Amino acid sequence: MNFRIYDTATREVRDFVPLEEGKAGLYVCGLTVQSEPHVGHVRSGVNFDVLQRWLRALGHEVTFIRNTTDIDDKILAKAAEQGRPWYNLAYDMHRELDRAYAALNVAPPTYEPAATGHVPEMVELIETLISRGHAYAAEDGSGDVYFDVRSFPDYGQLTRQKVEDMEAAADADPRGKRDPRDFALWKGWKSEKEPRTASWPSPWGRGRPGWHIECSAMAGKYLGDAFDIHGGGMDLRFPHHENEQAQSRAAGQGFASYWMHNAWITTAGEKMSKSLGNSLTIPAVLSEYRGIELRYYLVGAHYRSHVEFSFEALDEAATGLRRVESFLERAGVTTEAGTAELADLPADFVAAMNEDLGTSAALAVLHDTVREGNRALADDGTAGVASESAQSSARHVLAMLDVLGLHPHDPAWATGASDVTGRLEGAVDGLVAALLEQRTQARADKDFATADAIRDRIKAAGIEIEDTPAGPRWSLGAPPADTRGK
RNA sequence: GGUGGGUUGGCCGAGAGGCGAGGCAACGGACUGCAAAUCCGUGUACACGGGUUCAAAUCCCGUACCCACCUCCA
Repeated sequence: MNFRIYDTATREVRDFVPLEEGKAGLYVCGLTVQSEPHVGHVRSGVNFDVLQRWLRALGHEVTFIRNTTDIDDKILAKAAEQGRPWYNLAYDMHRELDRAYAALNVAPPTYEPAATGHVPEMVELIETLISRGHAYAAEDGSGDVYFDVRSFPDYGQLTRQKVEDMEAAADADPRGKRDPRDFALWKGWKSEKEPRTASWPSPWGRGRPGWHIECSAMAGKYLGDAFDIHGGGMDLRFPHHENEQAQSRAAGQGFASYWMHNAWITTAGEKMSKSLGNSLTIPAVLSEYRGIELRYYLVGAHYRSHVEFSFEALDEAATGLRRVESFLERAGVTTEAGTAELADLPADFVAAMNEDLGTSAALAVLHDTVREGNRALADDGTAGVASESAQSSARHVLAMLDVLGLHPHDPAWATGASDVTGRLEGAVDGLVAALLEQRTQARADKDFATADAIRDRIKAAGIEIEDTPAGPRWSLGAPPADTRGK
């Protein structure tokens, strides 16, 4: 069975056929680094990370390019507001984003080009567009260069819109434009309003690139004239992706074969916006939840479905994940992250993933396998040793988790955890062990009042106790509900 | 005005003509000193009104409500 993906351009699920057998070229629009990343931003990162991992699992050699936009109007405006250099803000937020990705086990791409590092490539592309009659320098002396929408008959093809129905682009003073829908490829430097550091030399004078041209230039540079998949968030379809495609194709390139767009995370029914409250920034959420829990929550919904974010739902997801983790612990099996192979995965799981990354259905297979394993474990009696059947289930579970970037022993989850965390765990383990010894003695003496009092005290400290055939086990309980997300 | 998406059980969340995805919660049973964990069992959900069909959550027509994009956006 083939891997099939929903292509936004054709609005249908199609077999994935790479341009070159065994290879996959993937370009994803990353973020404009202008503020702390929130849950919505990171959803895109996680979704395309799953895509990338799945392509690899299927045996493709993946070249994954994800850009960052480190110069634009908002960055300049925010930096000015905060009284610091724009490049400092961008760099700072970029590091914040890297931390967020790392905390969610989003693997780094093959390369992460930044717009400011590719100005010559953009200038080259703009020159090509001008020479082919698809772009022109504004005649008002502003130093702007525009893409000539009317010169490219396919404009609007990606989002099925007619040029006549579109509203005018507001990205520059319309006086220099031939058509109000023309969009900026290059923005002349406004010396009185913008810092000189935010301008680069060009044949049209100092200036900076328009928003869309960077992706055309960088995708072309790193993936070639034609490549397989282009991804990004739903809101980028228009104008960003429409314009990218227009630029690249007008320049004679084939560009992307497939377009994939991830849906939104909303809060209180509204799109999460950078201007909204910041309780949902990644650092804030990770102060209450483990990265693996947030990732599991995000993977649980199909990438094209809207998700209404709530801490209640995140709690549920965390509980569900703990069920899986608890099974693995009791089965006593572990594997190394990143070693899963297609052969280790249940056929139903593979089928689910092959159908446009059906992660929800894939998790259903995961849970079915966990139940099988638990059943085997329950049948294993009191010997305390997991049977071959239970171990086999555990290996399947680990392989599935691995492919989804949810392997519990992936060193990535240790990101941010210092040595102190490990030492603290050891210390807690020692203290709890001492208390548990007392409790075990009390139980042996049939002094259940004392035994239960000890258990209650441990529980009050946020630690759950389970009695197993092999003796008591402790684990950290869920965070108290009344403190979350504040 | 143009383009696209959505409404599924107490909750989250898949599915897209025919055996009730899965999770969380709840209830009953097993296990346990009691719990916890685990296992077994318990649900006749698909916004509304029509229609097509042997069969509709799924297709068609209509209605209501919600959301996104239309040049800042993951």
